Amino acid sequence: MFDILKLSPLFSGLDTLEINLLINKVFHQIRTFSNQEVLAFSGEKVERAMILLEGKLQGEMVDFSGNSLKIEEIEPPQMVAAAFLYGPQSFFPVNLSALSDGKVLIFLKNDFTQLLSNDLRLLNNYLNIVSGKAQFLSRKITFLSFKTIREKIAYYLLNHLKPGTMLVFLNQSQKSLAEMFGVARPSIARTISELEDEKIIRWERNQVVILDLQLLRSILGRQL
Amino acid sequence: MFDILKLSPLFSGLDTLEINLLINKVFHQIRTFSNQEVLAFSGEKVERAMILLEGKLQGEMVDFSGNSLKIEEIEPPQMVAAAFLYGPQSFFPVNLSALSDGKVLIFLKNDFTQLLSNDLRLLNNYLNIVSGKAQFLSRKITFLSFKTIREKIAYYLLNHLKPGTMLVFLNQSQKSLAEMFGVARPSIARTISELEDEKIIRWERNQVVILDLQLLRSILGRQL
DNA sequence: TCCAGAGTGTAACATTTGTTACACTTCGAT
DNA sequence: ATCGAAGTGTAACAAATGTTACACTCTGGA
Repeated sequence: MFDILKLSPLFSGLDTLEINLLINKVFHQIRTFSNQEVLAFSGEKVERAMILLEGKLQGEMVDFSGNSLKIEEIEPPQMVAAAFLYGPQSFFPVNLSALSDGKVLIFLKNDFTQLLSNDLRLLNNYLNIVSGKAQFLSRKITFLSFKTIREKIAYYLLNHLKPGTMLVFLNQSQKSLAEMFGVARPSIARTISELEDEKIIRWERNQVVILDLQLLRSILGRQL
Repeated sequence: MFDILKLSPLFSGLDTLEINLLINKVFHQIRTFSNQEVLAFSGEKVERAMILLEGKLQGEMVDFSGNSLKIEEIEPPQMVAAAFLYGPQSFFPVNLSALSDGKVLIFLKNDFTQLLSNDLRLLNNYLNIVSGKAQFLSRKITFLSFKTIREKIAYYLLNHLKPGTMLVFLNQSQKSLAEMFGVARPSIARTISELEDEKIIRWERNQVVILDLQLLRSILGRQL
């Protein structure tokens, strides 16, 4: 476990022994979860710090019509809901559900606070995590503020372009993309068709080939 | 100045004398700005910590088509771009522009870091500010994820309902609302008309009267 | 008082997206 | 190898929103 934690942003810069010592100073537990399980509901109070050790989680907003907007996927050894543990409104902003079986390391809030105050490096790491989280959310807003599906796809592709190539690898289905974009799945497929007709991209199963980078960029108004 | 700072979230819990001592340990400066001035452009590196002392600022995203989405208005004595000073991507996510004349207190990043490490209370306050910021952004995403203008208006009104009354005071124009909602102004006006036709609200110049709270809530699917 | 500018109501029309339905493909498990 | 589930392409139609234009109202200052 400590080897995994060593790789986590929170314990970055500490060695296995130090991590071991720090963690054993406070109460902690390990909880397993299974695929599809909901670990927390939107609106629930955040009372525990959780670090994902194994498996995959996702945070998704479920609006009132039952539609969902996937905010992020969480993989080990990331913290869960880091930015919602402190601050004026410490409630889960999303439903937290499991995309596979897995394990999380859990601290109660008070124990976690003590952990942070025991080591300035941890505190500093945590500050960076929370800042990074805010920055992630900010980029999410940038993304959501694109009006058309065309723009969203262009932005997504340009941001995932494998450097030095004209390829974007897809590790999620169109359905999953549609959830992230907050749009209907056939609408994405239609826009992809249009982009293919215009010879701007070629969309294959697991990757996208950019045929005309200039045109793709021009969708976003010649920036980026 | 120290009296204003004492009220700020960052210096919360410290008295004027302590604030004075702390601040004078590090280099700092005061900068004035005038109405309409742009203090920082989106994408610019955040190298200074700024605390607004006087006046009003706004952060707005300008997308490539020239449309804008107003993210927030900042009033004294709040920090500016608090969540973007640290973390992996310390760039302004918005254009920062002045809505009036005013003054900001400025620290260089290194000096500010030193300030934080000199006093655990400051560090703790800062952590809360950044968390709060992430929470604010998260709520913004909730808002943007409403699909229809109807839902956005309903959500806005229910959140601004003056407690104990059926009134919502409007301190911004429909145009300004449209910018916040990220939609076209006539589209908002149309939806307002529809809600009035259905006797759900009465939209006057400076306030909105809720005529049927049940129906308004039902727009969001009987929650909230 | 009157005027200019900002804000508002509204209409016709264009564009984009959602909805639903169905056929086809891919891929893994049995 | 076959079956079935999940993913994909596509079409017709409905619904929501954007665009543009214009008339009207309010408000503050000359």
